[in-house]
Amino acid sequence: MKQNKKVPCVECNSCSCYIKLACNQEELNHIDEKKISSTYVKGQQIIFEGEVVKGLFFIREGKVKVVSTGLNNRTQIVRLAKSGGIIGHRGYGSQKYPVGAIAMEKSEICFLNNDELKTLHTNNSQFTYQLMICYSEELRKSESKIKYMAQMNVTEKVADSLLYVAQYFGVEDQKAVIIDIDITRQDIADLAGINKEQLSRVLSDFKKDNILTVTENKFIITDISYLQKLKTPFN
Amino acid sequence: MKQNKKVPCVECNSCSCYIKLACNQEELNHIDEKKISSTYVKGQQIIFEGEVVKGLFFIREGKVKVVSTGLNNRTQIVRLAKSGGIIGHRGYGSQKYPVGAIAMEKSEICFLNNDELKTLHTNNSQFTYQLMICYSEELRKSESKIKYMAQMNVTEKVADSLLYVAQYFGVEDQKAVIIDIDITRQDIADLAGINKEQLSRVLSDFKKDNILTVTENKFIITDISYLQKLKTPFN
DNA sequence: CGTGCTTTTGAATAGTATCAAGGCCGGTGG
DNA sequence: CCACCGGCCTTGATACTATTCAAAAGCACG
Repeated sequence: MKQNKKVPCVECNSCSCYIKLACNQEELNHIDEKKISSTYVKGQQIIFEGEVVKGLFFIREGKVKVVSTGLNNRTQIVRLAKSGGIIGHRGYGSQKYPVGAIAMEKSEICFLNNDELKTLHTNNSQFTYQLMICYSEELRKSESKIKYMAQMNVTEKVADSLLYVAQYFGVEDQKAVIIDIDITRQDIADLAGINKEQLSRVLSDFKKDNILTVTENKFIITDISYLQKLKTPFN
Repeated sequence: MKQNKKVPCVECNSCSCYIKLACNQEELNHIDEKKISSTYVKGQQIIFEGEVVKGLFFIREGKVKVVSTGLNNRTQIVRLAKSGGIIGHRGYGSQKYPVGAIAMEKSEICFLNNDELKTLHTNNSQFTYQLMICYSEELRKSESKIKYMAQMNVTEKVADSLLYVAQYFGVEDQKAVIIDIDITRQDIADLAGINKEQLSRVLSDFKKDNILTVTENKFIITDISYLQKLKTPFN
């Protein structure tokens, strides 16, 4: 991790940052003094699973995967995050971070320590409220995923995961969606909760049926509606 | 739902209620005026999936299952809750309740509407903070479950689910744990994310191995440590 | 003592994971 | 420049696990 020159919050172009949304000028100035900004390279660990909770990380720019190690040291990708997102908030009310976070490409991350956050929570109810709503949304997504994990077959899981990745890192290009990140099959498999061989088989099927193409190791989804239908066959 | 005589918050013996933990006397008095208390019988629906979010439910006394309907109308039990717990908070920041809630036995539930909650959130940062921490914990549990759902086999899922039920509704009796609720096999299967036949098979195995006994339709876990080992074979 | 319910068990089938081999591709060094 | 190496990806065969369907057993209730 390389500590770099801070970008003041006002100049930061992340419009979905909870700090920027909830804080006034005075608070922002104070945060600018206290925050630590760092640059992480691709593949670098931002948070280590089991590490002591020291504060909250804000993604100013970049792409991050949140991972969790399970049985037989199998990795599960819990979620993805990008600019404007926060990581490390799962640690709230706990001593240790339950999940790790890894940069998927060069990322700039701002950090606020527990004391600063506590001050914010006491003085700025809007900030806490925003964060709470954020949790609520993540909880909904997470529980929805539990349900689908238990009920979907492998093909549906892959469809779901591709759509998920597209939602975070996808760029629309006419009717297609280009997944704008260097992601391995293992990553997608870890997100879907299946193994890489199965993933490969399903991807081959999708390629055969012209649902997606892979050029220069970038996925391009050409038939989104097909995947969406797979995901929710009964709604 | 039968609206019944209100128990004032001060007289309520739920010591883990977020309202009681965060509010002062004046606020409690106000809440006593505004809250609606109702009694639900066993099997009665407290929240309907997809219903418009009107507020938050506090379990004063009772046992509740939170359910979600998925593919092929299969039911997934998202979590269990008991006295002191809250339900309906998944609706925060959303128009409709993403999950339903059903009383598993006679339950007394207090309800606060959105307007009252909003007032609390603005005036009482402690309340919002407590609620946020609650979300954080649920999110951790939820994500942990995603991981295990993807990685555990049927036997491990059953062990995990039995332990989960025991954690909420279990009463220790010497070395054994009695699961103090009338719960169907289908419910446990829906919690584990498997089908009832599989559950039955695993339960038979457990009975054979003296891990648990069933008397008068009540489960008694006689060898907790065995289930715990199954759940986390590598820690 | 049926009747309708849940639970249990069995057998056939479908689905998934694992193991193994080979292909593809970029990087390295002769 | 090209052969070789190691990484990731793909594919096939096989073993294993889970689901489904069907039937019988157990149980509460009138």
